[in-house]
Amino acid sequence: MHMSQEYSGSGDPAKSLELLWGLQAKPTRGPKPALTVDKVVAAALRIADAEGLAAMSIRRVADELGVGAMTLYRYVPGKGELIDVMLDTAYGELPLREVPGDWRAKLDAVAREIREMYLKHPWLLQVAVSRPPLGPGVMAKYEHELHAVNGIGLSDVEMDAAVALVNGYVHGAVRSAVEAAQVIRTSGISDKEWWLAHEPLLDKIGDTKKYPLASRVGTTVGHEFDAPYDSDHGFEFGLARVLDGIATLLHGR
Amino acid sequence: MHMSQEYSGSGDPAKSLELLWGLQAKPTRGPKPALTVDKVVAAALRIADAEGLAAMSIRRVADELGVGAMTLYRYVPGKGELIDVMLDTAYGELPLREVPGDWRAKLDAVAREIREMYLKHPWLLQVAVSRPPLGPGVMAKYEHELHAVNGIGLSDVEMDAAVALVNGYVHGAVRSAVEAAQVIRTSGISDKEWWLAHEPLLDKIGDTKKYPLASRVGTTVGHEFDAPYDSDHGFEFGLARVLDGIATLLHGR
DNA sequence: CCTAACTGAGTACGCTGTACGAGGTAACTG
DNA sequence: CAGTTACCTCGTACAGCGTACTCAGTTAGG
Repeated sequence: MHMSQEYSGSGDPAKSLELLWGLQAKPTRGPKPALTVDKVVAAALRIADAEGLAAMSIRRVADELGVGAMTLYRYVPGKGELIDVMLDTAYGELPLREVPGDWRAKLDAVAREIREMYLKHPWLLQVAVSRPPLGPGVMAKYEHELHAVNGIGLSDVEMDAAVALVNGYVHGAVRSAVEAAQVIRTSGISDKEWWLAHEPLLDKIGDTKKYPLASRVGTTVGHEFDAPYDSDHGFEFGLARVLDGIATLLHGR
Repeated sequence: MHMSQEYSGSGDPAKSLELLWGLQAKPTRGPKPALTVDKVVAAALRIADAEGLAAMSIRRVADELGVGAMTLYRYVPGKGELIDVMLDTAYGELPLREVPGDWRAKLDAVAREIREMYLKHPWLLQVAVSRPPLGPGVMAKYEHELHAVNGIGLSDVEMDAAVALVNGYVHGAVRSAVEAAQVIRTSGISDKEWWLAHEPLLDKIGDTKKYPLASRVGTTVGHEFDAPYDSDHGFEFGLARVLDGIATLLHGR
C-alpha cells in the first residue's frame, strides 16, 4: 500500500502573497461578487478535511458553493494558489500557546501542537513546502517556533535547523500514523491481520533464513502492535530522541 | 511553492507480492509475450528517474516501449502495483555495505546509503509507504537496517522504532533538499534572490515588528544559505542529533 | 442614458487510469 | 490435420481532471 505524491504547480508565488495579505485592488464597477476568497477557501478546507486533498477538485469546490467551475477563477488564480492559501489558513489556526519552562518544554509543546494540526488537517501531510507561502499563518508559526529555541546558545542558522528538524520529525511521524490508519480504513485489514496473512507466504519464500532479523522483528511488531496505542508511543519515542539530540548539542558547549 | 501528494490506490497487495517474487503461473499456450515485467519496470524507472513520477503515466511507459497503452496491463495489474515493483526494485539496488564499528557507525552508514538512494531516485520521496510491498528489496533493506541496531540492548519494538526514526529523518531531510533544488530549477530563482525579492514586501507588511525572530533568522538564513553546501550541512546536523538521541537512550540503561 | 468594467458560466482541449471487446497467433487435443 | 482454447495486442470509450477561451448578463461612473 502506498501513497504517491505529485507536483502541483503553484502559479506565481507573488499572487499567493497578494491573496494571503489581501492586497488585491478592489473593483469599483460591475456587479457585486457572489463569493469571497474566504468562502472559497473555507469550502475547499471543508472538502479536504473530510475527503482528502484528492477529492478537492475545482469542480467539487464549485459544486459545494453552488456555482460553476470557472467562477472560482474569479477569486483564485488557480488550484496551486488555492492550496497555498489553505495551508496558510490551517497554520493560522494553531493555538501557539505560551508554555512555561525551558526550551525543551517549549519545543515539546510546539511538536504536539503541530501534531494536532496534522491530525486535524491530514491533507497538510500531502502538501510539501520547501518555500512556503509567507502568509500571516506561516509567519506566526515560524516566529512561535523560533521563540522556543531563542537565547539558548544557538546561532540563527542552527535555530532554523533545530526547528526544521522538529517539524520534519513530526511530519514524518504523523504521516506514518495517518497512512496506517487510512490503510486500515480503506482495506478493512488491521495490521495484525495483514502480518498474519503474509506470514505463510513469507515463510514459503524462505524469509526466516534469508532475513532472520526482519522476520523476527516484523513478526513481533505485527503481533504486539496496537495501532492507536503504539502510534502515540512511537511518536513519544521519536520526539524524545530528537529533543535528546538537541540537548546533547547544547550540553557540549 | 509546494508539492501536493495524492493517494494512489495500489490494487491487491497480493498481486504486488506475486509480481515481486515471480509467482505468476507461466502460460503454455498462445503467442510469446513481446515484453517482460522487468522491461516494463525498467522503462518506468527510466522515466520516473529522469522526469519525475508525474511524467510516469501508463501511456508514456507504453510509448517508451513502442507498444499500445493497454498492452502494459498484460504484465502489470495496474499503475499502483507497477509503483510497488518500482519501489522494491529501487530498494534492491542499495549497496547494503558491511561497515566495521559500533551501532552508530553502522546506522550512520545506513542513513547515508538511503540518502544516496533518494537522490538517485527522487520520485521515491513521493511514494509514501505505510505497509510497504514486502518484496526482496524491501526485506533486504529492512534486514540490513535491523542488523545495525541488533544486540545493543533494544527490544524488538524499539529496534523497529529506531530504524523507522532514521528512515523518517532521512526521508524528510532529503525531501527538503530535493524540493529546494527543484524549485530553483523550475523557477530559476535562487534562495537568496527569493528572500531578497520578498524582503521589501514583508517590510511593508510590518513583519519586523510582528515577527522579529522570523525576519531576523529568515534574513540570516536567506543571506548565508548556499543550497548545495548547506543542504549537506543541514543533513549532518539533523543526523547527528538523531543518533545522539538514540545514544542517550542507550546510555540511560 | 451610455459605456466601461466586471461577474458568471458553457464549451472545449488535452491529459489521466483503465474497462471492454475485437482480431490475430500459437499450442494443445481429438 | 482440424478444432478448440488460451493467450497477446491494441483501438475505442468513459469519467474525471485543470483551465483557456468566449460570450452573455449586470452594475456603477461619467
